[in-house]
Amino acid sequence: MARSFYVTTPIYYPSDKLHIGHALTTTMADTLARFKRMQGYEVRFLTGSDEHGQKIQRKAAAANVSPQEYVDEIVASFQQLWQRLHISYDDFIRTSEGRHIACVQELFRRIYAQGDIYKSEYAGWYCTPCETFWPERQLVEGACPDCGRPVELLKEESYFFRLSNYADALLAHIESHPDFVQPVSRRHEMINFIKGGLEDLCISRTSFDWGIPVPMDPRHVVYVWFDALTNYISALGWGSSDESLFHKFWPEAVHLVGKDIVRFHTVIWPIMLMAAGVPLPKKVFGHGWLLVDGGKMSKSRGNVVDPFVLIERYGADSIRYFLLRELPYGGDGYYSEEALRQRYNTDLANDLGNLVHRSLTMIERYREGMVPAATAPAALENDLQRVAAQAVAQVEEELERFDMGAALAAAWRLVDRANKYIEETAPWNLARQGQNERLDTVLYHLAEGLRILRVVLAPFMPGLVTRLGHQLGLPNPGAFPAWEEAQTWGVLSPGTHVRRGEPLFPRLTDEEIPPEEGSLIATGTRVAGADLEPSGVPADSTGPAEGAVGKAGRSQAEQSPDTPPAEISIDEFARLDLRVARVVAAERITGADKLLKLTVELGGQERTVVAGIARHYQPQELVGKQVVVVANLKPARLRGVTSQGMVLAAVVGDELTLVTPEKEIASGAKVR
RNA sequence: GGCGGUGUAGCUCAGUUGGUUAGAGCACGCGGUUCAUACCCGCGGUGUCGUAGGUUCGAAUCCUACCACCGCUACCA
Repeated sequence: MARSFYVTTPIYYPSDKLHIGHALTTTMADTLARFKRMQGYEVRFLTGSDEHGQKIQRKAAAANVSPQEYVDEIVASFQQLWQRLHISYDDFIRTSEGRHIACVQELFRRIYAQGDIYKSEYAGWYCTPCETFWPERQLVEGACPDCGRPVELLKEESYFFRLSNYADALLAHIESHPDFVQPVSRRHEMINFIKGGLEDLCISRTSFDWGIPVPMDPRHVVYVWFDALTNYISALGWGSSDESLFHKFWPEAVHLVGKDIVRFHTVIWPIMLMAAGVPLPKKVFGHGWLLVDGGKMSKSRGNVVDPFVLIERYGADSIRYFLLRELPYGGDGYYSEEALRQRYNTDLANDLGNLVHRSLTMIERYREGMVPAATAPAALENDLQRVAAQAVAQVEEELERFDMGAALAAAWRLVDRANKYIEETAPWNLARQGQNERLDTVLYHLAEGLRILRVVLAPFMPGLVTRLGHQLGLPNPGAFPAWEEAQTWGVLSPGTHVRRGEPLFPRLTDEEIPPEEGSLIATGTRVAGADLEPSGVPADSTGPAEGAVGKAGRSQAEQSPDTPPAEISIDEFARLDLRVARVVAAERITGADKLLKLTVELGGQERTVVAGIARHYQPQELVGKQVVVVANLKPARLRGVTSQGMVLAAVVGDELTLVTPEKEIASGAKVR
């Protein structure tokens, strides 16, 4: 009877593209899922999308499509990303699906029936023009964070969930189950939080309707977490006519989440389950973030890294390796393309790739590609076997505690040992001296070591399974191996015909370093399926100004301070149509904290230009100012607004100032 | 403010219940080797273990104070 294992990622919100931070959680989950499958577990791996909410409704309205159409398009891009990353999910739950809606309503009904949901009033700060409630801590100087206008304290009828009833039970559970919240630092925070007392949670809204109707009161839609968290059991058919998946996989569940949403998973979710009489999941694991430039990856910082570009550039296995290797257990990791390339070259190209290549080359050269039989194993061979067995055992151990980085480091001990083994045995000397038995033995041990590496690395880099399988001439190269195949030495049959092929990870040279901003997700572009907008985004400081100019300038300065950007000719410069324009109107753009929509007058005609300067200029102070715009820039949509050009600004770090003519001049004047 | 954490080689980090000359990887330097993707193997640190005190025969490891940085302190997914 196979043991079961259920692993989940958060369901992602389809209002924006995914970045590599999202890919991190999902890759971790995939690695665990594959590992458990290899061990013979019956595995269910769930990911999905959280599709409701006011934000989506707004964006859809701005794009003039229905919310469902809007999310369909973005969700398709999620799925495409997961496919490119070799994510082997068994199910993809969408909260707009009927099965989920029915489940949430059933759960709501049950908890309501037994008295833990009650109707009351939610008081919140409301921005009338934006039709949005804001939590107090999100207010910017007491005003709406979107539009800057004043907010008022309003009351709205809402359903509330009695978290307070379960605080003691939850605390007892967390304290008696040390594994429930991991790593321990998060566990302490949660214990502390609960001890501070729990307030009841507002779980419905009437101010928008893109959501799941409350069963007994359809004017309300179920709000946020109650809807989203339920995905973990709705996807198993809980409360439906077929609960077989639920019975098979629950509660052997592991929820992988980023550290920012640990609380929702360790407070709200368990209490929902308790209230419904459902057992709690085994574990919630909160991993750290992948930081960029020392800070969180975020759209407004303009440092969001696009996983599609990276996969295209380096391959899925390489990206997976980097993500899993770079994150310290429980802590944050640092992303930079330079770090990625470094990892790639040292670990993948030099150590692993080269090991494979040199080993197979020798088998081809000395034995016509046939793996010989090991007839004379000696001390060195025993040591290689011992290290292999140890590495396998340790990878397993680290994987069990979700330390992917340590697991990979353990696997690399075998890589290192094998490289050293070649040095120690010097097969080229054995060949020269005609020590054929010895040479046979060494070559067999090398091939066998590679065979084991293929198995051990399979959960992390699934693409390697087939590629290495081919090169090793395995009878069924694409078949995913069982974990136990790594635990036995001597499985590879002598006589197997290897095919050296191309290096698995070609070394990257410095000349090919791509511009870093090419991997950034263009900020402010409307998220539209998988087709990427060109990365240059007009008039958004987080795009060209901070993103391209600032970034490229900075990284070049670091590498070679004396190298300016490549020379251009006067003709190339002439392709820019730079003009003086006068700002005639300016307003904030709803839902964008850095963008202003400017109307400028340019030689008699008016245009709309979106500029990422809201942090630096108030709309009213811009009116009447003369600015310089790129007049022939291809239009782009930013937050639903079509921008016909971009405004030039000088940028250093967080400082920004508009470029403006030194004296008044007729608007439309050419800048050259 | 409250609670918790971190501060160890240029960089990223390990350092078990306090015990001889404080470690790994990367980067850097030298040597070796040639099967290999200018790769691999070996050798190389003078690190105030944040600062100042204290406990102890003995502390990076325990205690106190201070400094710096970080996390949590609820209804944005």
